[in-house]
Amino acid sequence: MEDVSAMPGNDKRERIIEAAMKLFEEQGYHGTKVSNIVKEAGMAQGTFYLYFKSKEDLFRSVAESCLDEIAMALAVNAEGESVLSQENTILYRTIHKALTVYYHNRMIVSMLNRIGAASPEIQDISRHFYGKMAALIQATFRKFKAYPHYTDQQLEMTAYAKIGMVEMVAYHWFIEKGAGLESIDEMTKVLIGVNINCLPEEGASGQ
Amino acid sequence: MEDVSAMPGNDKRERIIEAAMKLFEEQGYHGTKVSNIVKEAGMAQGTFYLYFKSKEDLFRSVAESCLDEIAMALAVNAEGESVLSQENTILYRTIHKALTVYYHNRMIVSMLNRIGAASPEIQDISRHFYGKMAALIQATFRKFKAYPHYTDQQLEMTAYAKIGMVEMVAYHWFIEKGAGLESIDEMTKVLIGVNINCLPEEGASGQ
Amino acid sequence: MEDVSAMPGNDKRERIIEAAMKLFEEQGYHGTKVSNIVKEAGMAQGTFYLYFKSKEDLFRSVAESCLDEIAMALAVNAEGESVLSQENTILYRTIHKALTVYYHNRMIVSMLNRIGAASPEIQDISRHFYGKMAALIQATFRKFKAYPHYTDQQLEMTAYAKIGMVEMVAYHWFIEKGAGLESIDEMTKVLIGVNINCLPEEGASGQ
Amino acid sequence: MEDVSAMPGNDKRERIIEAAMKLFEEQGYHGTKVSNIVKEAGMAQGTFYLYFKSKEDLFRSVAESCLDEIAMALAVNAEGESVLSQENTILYRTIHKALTVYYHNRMIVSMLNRIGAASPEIQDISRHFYGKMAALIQATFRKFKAYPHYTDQQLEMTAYAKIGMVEMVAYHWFIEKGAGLESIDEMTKVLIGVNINCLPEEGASGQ
DNA sequence: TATGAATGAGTCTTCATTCAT
DNA sequence: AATGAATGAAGACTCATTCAT
Repeated sequence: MEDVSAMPGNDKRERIIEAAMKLFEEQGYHGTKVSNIVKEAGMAQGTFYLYFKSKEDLFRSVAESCLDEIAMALAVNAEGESVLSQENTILYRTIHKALTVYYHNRMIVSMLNRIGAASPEIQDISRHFYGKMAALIQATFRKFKAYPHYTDQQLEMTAYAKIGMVEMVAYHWFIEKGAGLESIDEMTKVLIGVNINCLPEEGASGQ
Repeated sequence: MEDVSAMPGNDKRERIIEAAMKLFEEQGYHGTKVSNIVKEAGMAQGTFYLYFKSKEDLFRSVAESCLDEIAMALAVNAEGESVLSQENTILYRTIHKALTVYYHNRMIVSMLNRIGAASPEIQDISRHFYGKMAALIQATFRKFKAYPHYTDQQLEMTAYAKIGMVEMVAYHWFIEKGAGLESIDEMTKVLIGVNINCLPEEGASGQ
Repeated sequence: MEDVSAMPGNDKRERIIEAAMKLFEEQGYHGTKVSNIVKEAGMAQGTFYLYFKSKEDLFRSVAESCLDEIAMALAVNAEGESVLSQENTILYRTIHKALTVYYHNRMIVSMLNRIGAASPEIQDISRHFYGKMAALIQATFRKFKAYPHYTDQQLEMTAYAKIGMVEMVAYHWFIEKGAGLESIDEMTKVLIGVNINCLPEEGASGQ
Repeated sequence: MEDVSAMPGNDKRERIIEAAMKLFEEQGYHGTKVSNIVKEAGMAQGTFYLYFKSKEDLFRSVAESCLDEIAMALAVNAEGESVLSQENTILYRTIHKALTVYYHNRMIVSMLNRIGAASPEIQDISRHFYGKMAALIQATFRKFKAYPHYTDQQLEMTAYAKIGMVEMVAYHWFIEKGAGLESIDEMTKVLIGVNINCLPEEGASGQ
């Protein structure tokens, strides 16, 4: 009878999600009341429960689908060409992609870190996400034979280190400073150079 | 500042803080009820409010003093000898120290990131802490002329990247895997090598 | 009063009643939600309100018609032949009939007692039903000159006692133990003998 | 410091129970809101939960203790002298005692029948109570060799019949008509005679 | 007539905080 | 200083009922 975008329900569901993401980000998981979400979304309290079983269900459903998207986006990237025309190419591409994805999903990722993880009810989402990401990164390392002499544990640590690095910078620039996509190139370069460019003048260049 | 041990009620104050740190870590900020804290501390509910204005006040006071300690510990380290007997020495020492401090304060740091930060009421503590840490790290960089050609912004990004790197690894090993101090050496080495050792076998120059 | 089967929507009305009786019995009045009733009946929520003003209206209408039927069934019995071919005949017949009717209406009677009566909104139905039944029984007593020297109040008490006796046994056997029609003969005999057969062996005169 | 009746807490607990019994009786279990109970008891909503885990907990605790008392009271009676100076003596005593107990506990028993049993959450209390009572009565029958030739099932039926008889009469006189203890003698006599005195004039006496 | 999405008043329960003792 | 009973505001969730289509 009508086009899809006007389908009853789907529209409301979207509006709830949008409102929730906004409020979760601003006020945290516990700070956001269902009553605020529905007010923001312009509907009655009861309507919320037509689309979500509970407040936690809303969070889980938003977070999970979003994080899956992120993991997929990065996974696709890892499939890219394997020839290293130049040292650091994979690293560059991966970090760049990660930052871009983070940017586009900055709300949920920030939420996950700062809000989701805070609530024991929801911790499993965070744990699962990081596990998946770390595994993905390790796989990429192995595929391209990066860190050739590392043990599994060292590789795992490295993976988590990368995630932490990217996430912290992304959070502070995208969320707290409100930077946009235009900063990504510079961020990527810096993140690649983090441990490389650290030597004082005289011993500079490539380490 | 005062003879703490002689103050009659300070014992209680300490007991509250201890109980709170234990419970905050286990159950999160919102999951921890004042009633649980006082039960754990072995005193009456009303007693809590003789020592703290509110639950938030307790958290702030615990977090702030704790984070100041951390910052101080790291600052002292940065003051250490300036001669680089070997490339990466400052980096090594700093990261090692940071991990040690993190380990000893893993409760509060973890809380701050994963619990505290989730609550807008408390976000300023987190923001302030990271700002302080980043500034400290940047100062160290400048002092030792690391990253010589970097702009201020690049230096700041690098500082945040280091924090994120260390924190993420520390969280996953100390908190989630329950690792102890014995892991710190290995963690430090890996964290230093994050961007350096990544090259595939044939081109492995920098290790 | 009307040609029910030809009324287009009456089918739906019947389906609602059937579904409601099933669910009321299983889950009680408050435990049964309108949403469950319509799901069970296979129609939309709104349809319910085309046939019944409210949930209470549904219950009243179901209960009243059902109880009237019961009262009528028993009344007809009371009109039966007046010759007592044998002592206890009327009593036997009445109780037997009552149990049979109870069995066929066990859902609604049980509901009325144990579910309906719990809700003040519905108490009047119960009160009215018991009043009617008691009056009927008293009339029968008088007709057959049973309890010849009793005052009106004693007769009334006796009537209620009979009702309670029959109902309690019927409830426990038909509803809780799931007994069927085959138990009715035995139940009737026992109910007749309740106060008669109680004497110990040696003094057993009246059996 | 003070006499028991003024002990903090116990007083409040009592007040809650009193208020609850009054309201449960008037408005049913579902009709009675916790907010009404505390208003009636003159305290804040939160106070309720210092004394009872939930509304259901309140009902269970009131009902269980009350029903235990009843069962005990009747059990004690069953222990009485075993010599039957006269036919029907035990029966008379038992019914008389049952009615007295019922009268003193008329609120809770009525509640159990009309309210408690209506809520599936609470049905087990009712079932357990009736089971206990029936067992008790059967034991008494056996002890005094009443109904000598009955099978177990017939004895069980008889027990339930007695309960139903007593309860129904008690409910209608004590609760609905507001009769008092003065009616108990008459009620007892009638209840004993229910199946005995039914014969028409000419074939009367004790059969 | 039929639908089922939408409503919103109403319920139980929690918990940080207060206060009389 | 210490207690712990009392408070009451606030929140998540339910469900009978309505109404636009």
